Amino acid sequence: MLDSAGQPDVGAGKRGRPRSEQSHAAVLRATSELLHEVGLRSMTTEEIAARSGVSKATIYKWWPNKYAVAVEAFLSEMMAESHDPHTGSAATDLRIVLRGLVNFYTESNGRVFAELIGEAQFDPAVRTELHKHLMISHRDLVKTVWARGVATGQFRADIDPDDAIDVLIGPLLYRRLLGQPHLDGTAADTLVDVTMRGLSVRL
Amino acid sequence: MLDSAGQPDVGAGKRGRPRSEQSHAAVLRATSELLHEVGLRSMTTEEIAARSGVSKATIYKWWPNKYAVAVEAFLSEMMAESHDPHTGSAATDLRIVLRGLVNFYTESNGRVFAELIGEAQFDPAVRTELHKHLMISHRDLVKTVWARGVATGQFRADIDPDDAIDVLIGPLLYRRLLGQPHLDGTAADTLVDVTMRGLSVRL
Amino acid sequence: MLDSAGQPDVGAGKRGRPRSEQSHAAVLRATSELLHEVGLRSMTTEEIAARSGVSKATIYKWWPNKYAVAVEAFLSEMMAESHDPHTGSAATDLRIVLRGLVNFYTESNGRVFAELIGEAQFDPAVRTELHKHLMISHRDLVKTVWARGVATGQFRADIDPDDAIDVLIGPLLYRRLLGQPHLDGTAADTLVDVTMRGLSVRL
Amino acid sequence: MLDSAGQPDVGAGKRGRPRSEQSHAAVLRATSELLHEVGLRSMTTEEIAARSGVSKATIYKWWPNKYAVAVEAFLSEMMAESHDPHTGSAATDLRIVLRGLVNFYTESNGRVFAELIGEAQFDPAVRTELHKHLMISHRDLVKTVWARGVATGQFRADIDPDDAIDVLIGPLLYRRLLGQPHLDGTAADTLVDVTMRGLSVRL
DNA sequence: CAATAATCGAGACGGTACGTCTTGTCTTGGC
DNA sequence: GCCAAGACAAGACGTACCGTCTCGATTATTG
Repeated sequence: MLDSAGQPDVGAGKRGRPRSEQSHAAVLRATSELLHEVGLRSMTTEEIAARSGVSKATIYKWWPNKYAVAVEAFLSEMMAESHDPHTGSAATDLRIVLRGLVNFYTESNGRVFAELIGEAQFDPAVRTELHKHLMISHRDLVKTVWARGVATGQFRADIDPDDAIDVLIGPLLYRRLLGQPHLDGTAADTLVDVTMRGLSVRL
Repeated sequence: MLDSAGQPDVGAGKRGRPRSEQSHAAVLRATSELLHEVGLRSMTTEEIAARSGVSKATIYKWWPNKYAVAVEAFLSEMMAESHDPHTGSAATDLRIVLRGLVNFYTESNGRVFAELIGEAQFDPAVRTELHKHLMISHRDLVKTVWARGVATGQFRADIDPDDAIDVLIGPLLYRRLLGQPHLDGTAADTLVDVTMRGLSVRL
Repeated sequence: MLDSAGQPDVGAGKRGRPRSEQSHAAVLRATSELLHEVGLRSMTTEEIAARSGVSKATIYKWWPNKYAVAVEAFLSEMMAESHDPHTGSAATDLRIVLRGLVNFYTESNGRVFAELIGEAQFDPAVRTELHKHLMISHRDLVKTVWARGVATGQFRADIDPDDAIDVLIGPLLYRRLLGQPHLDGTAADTLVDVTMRGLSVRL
Repeated sequence: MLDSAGQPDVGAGKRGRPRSEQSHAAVLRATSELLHEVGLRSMTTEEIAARSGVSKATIYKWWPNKYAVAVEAFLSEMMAESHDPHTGSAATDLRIVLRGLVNFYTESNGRVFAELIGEAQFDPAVRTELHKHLMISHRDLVKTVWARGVATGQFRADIDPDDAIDVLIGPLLYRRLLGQPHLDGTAADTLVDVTMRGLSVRL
């Protein structure tokens, strides 16, 4: 018989009670709320359990600690990605895309994001996950626009795209994480502009 | 932090037993060791007390928590600052100075530094102290060289020096805190070079 | 015994798959082993399930908790009962029978037995089961011999047999459960002897 | 005024904050209450902490687990001991003293006592403590009366006092721990009477 | 030199989160 | 319908660290 759900899988039956997707989702939702309400550090596993109605044991069964839960919760909440604007001018596209990133860093999400980066300095797993699932998608977006600019001759072709991205995103993140003058849209535009033009006097 | 230079024998002296400079120093020394051995997070106040021979109560009398101790210990240990090289070429100077920063970020100190930045995402006091005593001195060094380059016509005069510094330091720190391809001297040189020349094709 | 391992195709009786006698036996066997290896308290339901290959759900379907399983496992293992010796002298018979009990209390089984009595102080069901299936058979054995001694005029006829048994068994069990000088065969003989003769000086 | 320096103390000064007798007492009091309200097994360390206002950490600092606390709480509450009645007749004294024990086993305390004995079957420390502090004082009381009876010629001189005590107390405790017909004063009197007279027919 | 005051080392304490463990129930799919 | 596998809720366990709080012992200034 066929399963109406049309599972494309191997069908080699999994035995035992399947993992409750409901619990899984409830944990992520509760964690997301707590991340915004009290922050990464003050959020406790106990509270996640209480609010989600999922037992602590179950949480620890699927995640090694609250930081892993936080990363997954944060990422799963961010499926609304900014997309490539395609205005015709690669420079304009770049500015729009980077503005999008700045918004992301700055919003309510931004605090959580900063805290996760903070935690990543202590926990390699957080660092890896964050990089793999978040930074890479951010970078890929910039990379696409960058490639277009190179193709149209607007951006320099002799630069490693990864380096280009580092010099574009780096200053923005630096301001976000350590800057005393806080990051906003205008500041971001200025920084991007400076980076595009370069610091040296043109010969 | 208070100005501790004016400590002894000022006329209207304080009554009671004076603060033990010996204890103060012992705490900082022990903290420094622990920072390198086990890291900021795993280091406990209790262990600082045990190792320094100073009681916990005394530590809490002079610092609000272990992070404050860590910041002071870290800063007090870093008196060996890189200085302005003055080679004649501002571009070369800049490269040398930034290499010095990268070394700092990368060394044994670098891990502690990264952890402190991580902690700063949760604790505003750490952020403030770090900025005030560390970032500013780093930035000032770059700023001096930058000003010289502007004066000699090598660097653009129409850029806010703070912005210039952000775009120079930002990518380096970004690589250090989040980069999967780790930061080293060569990578730093490349990034600085890209930043100096700019991303746009010059007309 | 019936061959219950045979195919369940008899048709008569209940619908559905019948209870697996094999599982039943496996649970008791595994429990018995665990009782001796780790003791009543440290033995877990999970471990019984794992070792017997019977699922926890099945165990809980047939027994209310691990203590009930333990009682049944313990009792089912003890079919090798001491029997009435019938030497001719009731006094000798009594001594032999009580020695048998002491051996039982003292052997490897003895620890499990003591733990079950311990558990009985918390769980009335354990107490009841233990009493019904174990203590009564022990007492019955003594009672038979006692009756013979009364009939032959060796033992006092004016004593309630149950009281007689209490004063005979009580001291032995007391030593087993709480005595610092541990119970052994010689000690048992002495206690029985004292009880038989009485504590008062004979008039 | 007294010279504070002239303390006639033990000298070896205790350093640090002294143990809080108040906390100690509060823990024992709360534990006592809980023992009577919910029993040994259902009582939790957490609840002791909550009710006494003493933190769990402090409890675990001074006792290895809740059973140790329970033993101490139980014992400390029982300083009101039954005393030697000294009526003139050793037999009467014995009966009174044993009645006292039976009352103890039977009262509200009795359930806790039985549970502690139950627990002692699993935990050697409980067994030792119970024996050392409770059983011995019980036995000593009986032993005193016994010695008097021997001296006055009422009780047999050729019996080891410890054996005598075992055969007197054993049956009572046996009834308490396992007897289906529960222990009461009359039953106790009967058992003692039987033990005193002995089971054998006197020649 | 005595009184006053603030400091110090030691370590007990309340609070709170941690991550683990066990119990007994529930949910799959296979037989 | 029975069962093995195994996920799940509930909640106690004992540990760890934090920051506060006694103690009694020092060590200065001040009268």
